[in-house]
Amino acid sequence: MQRGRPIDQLPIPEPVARQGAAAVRDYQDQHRLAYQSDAPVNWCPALGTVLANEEVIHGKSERGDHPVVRKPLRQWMLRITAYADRLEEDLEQVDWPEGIKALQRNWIGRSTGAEVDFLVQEKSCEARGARREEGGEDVACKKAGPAPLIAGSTDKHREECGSQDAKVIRVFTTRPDTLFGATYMVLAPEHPLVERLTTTENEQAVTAYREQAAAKSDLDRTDLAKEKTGVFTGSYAVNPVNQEPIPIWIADYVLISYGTGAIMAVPAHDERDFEFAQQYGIEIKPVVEPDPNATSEPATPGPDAAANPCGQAFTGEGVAINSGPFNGLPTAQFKQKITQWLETRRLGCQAVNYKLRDWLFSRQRFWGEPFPILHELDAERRPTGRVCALRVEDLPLDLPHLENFTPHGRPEPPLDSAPDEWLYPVIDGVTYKRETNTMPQWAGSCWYYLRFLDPDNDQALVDPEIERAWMPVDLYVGGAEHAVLHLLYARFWHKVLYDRGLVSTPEPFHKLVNQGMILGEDGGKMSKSRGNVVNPDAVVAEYGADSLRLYEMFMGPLEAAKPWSMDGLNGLHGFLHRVWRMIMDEKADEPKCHTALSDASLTQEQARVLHKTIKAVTHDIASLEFNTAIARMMEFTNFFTKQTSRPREAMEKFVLLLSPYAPHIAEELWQQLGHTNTLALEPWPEYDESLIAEDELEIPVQINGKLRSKIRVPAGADKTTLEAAAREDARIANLLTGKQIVKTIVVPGRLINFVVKG
RNA sequence: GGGGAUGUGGCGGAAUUGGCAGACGCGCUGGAUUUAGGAUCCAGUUCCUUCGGGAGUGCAGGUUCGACUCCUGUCAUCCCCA
Repeated sequence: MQRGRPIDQLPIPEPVARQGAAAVRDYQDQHRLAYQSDAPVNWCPALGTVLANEEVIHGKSERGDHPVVRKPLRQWMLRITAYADRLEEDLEQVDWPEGIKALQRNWIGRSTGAEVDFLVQEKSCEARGARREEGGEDVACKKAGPAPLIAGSTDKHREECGSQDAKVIRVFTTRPDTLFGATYMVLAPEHPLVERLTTTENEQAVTAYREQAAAKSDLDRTDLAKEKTGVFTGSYAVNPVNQEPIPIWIADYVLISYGTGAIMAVPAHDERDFEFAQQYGIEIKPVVEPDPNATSEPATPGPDAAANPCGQAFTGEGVAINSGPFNGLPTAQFKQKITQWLETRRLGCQAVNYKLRDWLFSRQRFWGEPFPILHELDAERRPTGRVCALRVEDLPLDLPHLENFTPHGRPEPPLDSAPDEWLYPVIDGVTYKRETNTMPQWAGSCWYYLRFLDPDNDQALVDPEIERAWMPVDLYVGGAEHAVLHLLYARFWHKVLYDRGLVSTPEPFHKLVNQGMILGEDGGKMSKSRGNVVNPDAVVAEYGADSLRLYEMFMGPLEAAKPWSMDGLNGLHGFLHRVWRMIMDEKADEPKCHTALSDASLTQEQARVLHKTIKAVTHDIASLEFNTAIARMMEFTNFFTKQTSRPREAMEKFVLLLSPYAPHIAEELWQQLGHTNTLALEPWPEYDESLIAEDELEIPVQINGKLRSKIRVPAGADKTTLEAAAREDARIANLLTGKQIVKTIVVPGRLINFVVKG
């Protein structure tokens, strides 16, 4: 299937086409990658903007930790959910830390199960049905509308079942096998059907509860809240499998933003439902018992869970009971069977649900890319509802000059006060108003890595040839805090560009490494409130950029969180001084090389040290083990500082090794060594393995695994030679006398171990 | 509650992936040099010790000639997600 195509190339299904142009436009709108929505959004008054789900942590803004409230506002959304499956599947193609992959999978939150329609008992929905008008329906419609560009059974089911009406409550469940145990239903307080389902005598309680719920954050409403609350609407639904009437409640532990905003509650097999049912005295009917034949679950012996209703919910898989004709079926089979059963009766279907929501893409800030979008106005300057994109020849669209663009805490974007000549362009005699929302900070980071390849290109995003040559990004070093923000957004955009043939790879970043956080000297996160912040500018001013850079790489493994230490920094600063003194004569008045520098060729030992260092640093830089690479260079410096003759060849190669770690001092030393060109253009030093080999080795000798002596042997000594040499060692010979040698382990080049008895 | 990560000297950390635990750096101790040292150089620095040795990589077991490394259990800390 072709994906990511322009909207006018979207195939229109025959039934939609038959309904006329308006229906076609609706259908297209439901499939657009970018669309407007009036759903409640995360409004942050302190930041004066709305935020994406990913930017809200525990009900506070990710930036600045300000309160966030739910508020209905017209906003632009990007349909990232259309890419949910591919964003999950393609994680297999990239070399990323498992933790980050897990975070993304988790955030996408794919779960498979079934959608089931519960009919509302007739007299229930007549209760207030007449009072109900069409308003508010659009939210549900958009949510329930078919996901674009993905053809799934869900869509088919939805088309067959038609849009939601007052007689049907649709739920999503991952456990359709527990349908017989559904003893009540719960709608999210915001669910559009609530008003129609509430009977007159319950109206007051429901209204009060809805107001109360609106004030709570999602976090307060879910698992952290130990006490479950809810109110009965007065209406009943019919359980499709056994025709039993079940009460319909509203409760804030059900979120409108997940699934269909309604659940069937199975208290015997879901912890939250169980708690709720206990609280309100609702029937708890077990329909699954642990498989008695299952050997894999010795930890939970059946009786307590199987015989509940008063113990706790049994959430595991098992065998069906109390489920009519399905009794005895194992959970997995039951799920399949019941889903088929529902499908043939048009009561439900297999469905996939995601935790991932579409990406709220507009912000009410000045500093953000403006949307290249125009809203058509009529003669009275009222919006006609027609929205179109800026013509390609009118791009790029720049921000206008504004005297005052600071956030004012109201939802009107600052661009609303832009000068008329910017705000109301006239094109072909028609007046438009520009979109005044701006893009979020993430927009730029979704494609900068592509633009950086070809930044001066004024004809295209990036030259295709250049793109093919460089992409994907081989190594991306960044913080884990971007796991479900930048790294998910950028992958999404990249896939859209890939689908349109604008980039050549489905994934943008091949290898990802998360550098660890530098903690304060007290071992805690650096923060102003803790007063443990180290300002790199001050460090650079006092110690220089080389020292800072070198120290950060020396502190420990790249991925690990490490506490800052001023003493440690000072140590690396000292190392750079020692490097300088190894090569330069510090006592001289004019900069001049150390008198120990010579044009002599390297001694065997010097050559061994040099080539060992080249080998180690080369290896460690490739595996990003900078700390050990620096340790090896320190050993080199310690060795050569003691040499009265320091061949220039060794010094020059060393400076090249040092240059990626301390580029400034390395460049300076390179010139002091007599070069006029930058060392950046020099080839990386190569090592000669044959020069590294020692000709004599020190081998540990153990008795019963304990180190007792060491012997010096020629490098290539074989087992027999080694064992003989070990036995000859005075100490070992002494310890072996009178003992029976049970076994002798000789690892050439490594060790000798005598296992003795007596 | 679920997921992930990490536990090694006074401190940051190293250990060729099962083979001399503590590389390298900091700090500390002693010495040299110096008018001076928060500079430089040299030596020492895991702990205990009756100076023979003994113990030791969060804790308890296990596998192995041999375990920081592998296995089982357990504790602790940190980070995500609920």
